[in-house]
Amino acid sequence: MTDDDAVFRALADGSRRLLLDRLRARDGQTLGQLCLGLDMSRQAVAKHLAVLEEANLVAWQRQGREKLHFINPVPIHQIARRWITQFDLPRLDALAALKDRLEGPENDEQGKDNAP
Amino acid sequence: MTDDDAVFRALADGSRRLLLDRLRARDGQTLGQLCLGLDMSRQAVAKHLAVLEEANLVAWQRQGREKLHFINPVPIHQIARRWITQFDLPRLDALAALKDRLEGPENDEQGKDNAP
DNA sequence: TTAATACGCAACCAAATGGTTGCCTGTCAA
DNA sequence: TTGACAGGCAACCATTTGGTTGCGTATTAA
Repeated sequence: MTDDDAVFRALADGSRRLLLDRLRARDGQTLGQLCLGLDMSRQAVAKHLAVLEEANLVAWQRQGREKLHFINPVPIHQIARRWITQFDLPRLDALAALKDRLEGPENDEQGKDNAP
Repeated sequence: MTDDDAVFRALADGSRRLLLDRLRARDGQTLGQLCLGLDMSRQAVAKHLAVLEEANLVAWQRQGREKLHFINPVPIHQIARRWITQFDLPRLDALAALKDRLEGPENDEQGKDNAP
């Protein structure tokens, strides 16, 4: 329905997030390359890529008989922005601290649960 | 599998995102209240809430015969942070600009598609 | 030209998902 | 105490999802 919906759905699957990770590590890979360590059939990977394409998270380009896949960070960017602004507006300044930490030496953790 | 997985899955459904929106608008609502305008059976909403609870996105508290639901922003926070840092590290400074815009008057849009 | 490579298409399958209905339990108020 | 109200549980159903296999097509290399 929403345009985000496709993105959320695409991100809902671990295999697809893994594919995004791999593309982030090295952009412009072919289907075959993306299949390599994955314990999944080529067609399964192709289907996942189709979902990612439909969500506009991955774009591709023909090169001869190869299909090179490229990651598109914009939708994630938008969603992250939206959900940060909608959910965490009061804590947005925490991101400044995050930025500081990232530019600094090490990352530390912070609290997790607060179930009543 | 991952701890994020439950969160991503939970966020994948529009109805559940809507429930989170409603809780964000007013925290501590009962099942019945959350059902009100939703064109879904009470049990369907209860199931969605169960998914959100399992992802630790919603916590609840008994009060007599009522069950008050509370939103927990931490998991989204964590995911947003992770995905921003993993995907957008080079653009992290854009968040500073975002913060400026949010503290300023109006929000403008930016580019969408870039399929080849 | 032939064969190997890289991918697409379609059918099929099991399991998960989102939803329903029916009925049961606990709590509050008359 | 007796309803009415808020919610829980379980069975059931249709569709979607994630995956497979089999076969077909285009491109490259021998």
